[in-house]
Amino acid sequence: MTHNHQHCITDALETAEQLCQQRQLRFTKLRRRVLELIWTNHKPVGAYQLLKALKTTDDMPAPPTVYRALDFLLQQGFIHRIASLNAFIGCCFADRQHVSQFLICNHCHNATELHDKRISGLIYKSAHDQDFKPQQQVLEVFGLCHSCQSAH
Amino acid sequence: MTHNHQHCITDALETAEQLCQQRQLRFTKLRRRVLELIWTNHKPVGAYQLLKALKTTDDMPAPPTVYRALDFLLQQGFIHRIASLNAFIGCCFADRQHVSQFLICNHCHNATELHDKRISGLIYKSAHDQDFKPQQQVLEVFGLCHSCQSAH
DNA sequence: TTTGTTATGTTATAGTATAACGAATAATGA
DNA sequence: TCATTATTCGTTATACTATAACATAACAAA
Repeated sequence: MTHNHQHCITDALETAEQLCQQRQLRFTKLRRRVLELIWTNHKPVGAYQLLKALKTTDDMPAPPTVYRALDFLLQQGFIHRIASLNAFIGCCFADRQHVSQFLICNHCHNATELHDKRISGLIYKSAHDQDFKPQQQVLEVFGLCHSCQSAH
Repeated sequence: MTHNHQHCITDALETAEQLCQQRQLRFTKLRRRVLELIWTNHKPVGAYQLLKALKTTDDMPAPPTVYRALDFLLQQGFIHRIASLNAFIGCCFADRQHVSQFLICNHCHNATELHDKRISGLIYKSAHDQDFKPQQQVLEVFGLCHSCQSAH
C-alpha cells in the first residue's frame, strides 16, 4: 500500500487556504509556494534547501524572504520545525491545535507526526508535578522506521 | 530552601572524573574546564558563550577546540544538548543511562532535567505501535517554572 | 626513547538565522 | 477613484552556530 502523495500536497494546500480565509490572513503566492515545496515529500527540509528550490522557479530570493514565509507557516501551524535538524516539515493536522511529536528515521529521513494525547497528557502532568507550567512541547524521536528496519 | 550550587559543580566534576577513569578516557584540563563552565548554573549555555568564557582564563581557543570538548562530554553523557536552543547543559544523572527530558523556563531560562520512565516508556511503546524502532528521544518542554509563575 | 595514538591548535569555510531599511502590494475609507 | 494605512516582500549586511582539514603537541605502551 503505497501512499498517493499528490493527495497530501493538495490537502495541505487546500487546508491552508481555507484556514487563511477564516483567519483573514493572506495566503500569498510565496507562502503557498514555500508550503508546496515543503510538502514535496515527508522529509524535513532546511531553509536554504528551500531557497535553492525557489531559485529555479522564482529568481533566488534572499534568506529573509524564505524565513518570513516559514515564520508565517509556523505561526499558523501549517508546518513544524524540527529543532534537532534545523529543518521544517508539513503538518498533517494543521486544523487542530496540538503539540509537536515526531518519529524521524535515521536512515531514510522520513518523519512521521504523532498526535498521541496520552504522551502529551503525561508530559503535562509530569511537568505540573514539578510546579512547571508547560507552554510548548517538543518531542523528537530518532530511530528506524518500518521499511528501514528490514534493510538494517 | 535555596540550593547549594557549589555542591552541584563538585559533584558533576567528581562523577565525570570517576567515569573517565573507569572508561579509561582522559579527563583533560580543557574538558574539565568546559564542564565546569557549563555547570556555572542551570541554564543552557551556547558554545560561543563558552568560548568567550575561556577567553578570559585560557587564551581564546578557536571554535573547534570547544566543540571537540563538547562532543566528548556529550558522548560520555556528562552534558546534554538542547536542540531548540543550540545550547548545552550539565547532566544530573551522568552515571545512569537515560534519554533527554527537559523543562525549560521561558522566563529565567533555568532548565530542569526529568528522568520520567513513564514518559520514555510510553513514547517507546507508541513508537513501536507504529513499527518504529526508537534509538534516541529528545523531549524539550518550554513554559514557566514555579518561581516565574508568581512573577507572571 | 621510539612509536603509535589521542588531543589540541589553527585557518578557513560551511550552514543557519535575523536586523534594518526601502519598495511594492494589498486593504480600507473618504 | 484616489489617498491613506498596513502588510508583505526585496535587498544588503551581518550575526550566530558548526565543521573540514591539516599541523602540532601531549600522552601511553612497547
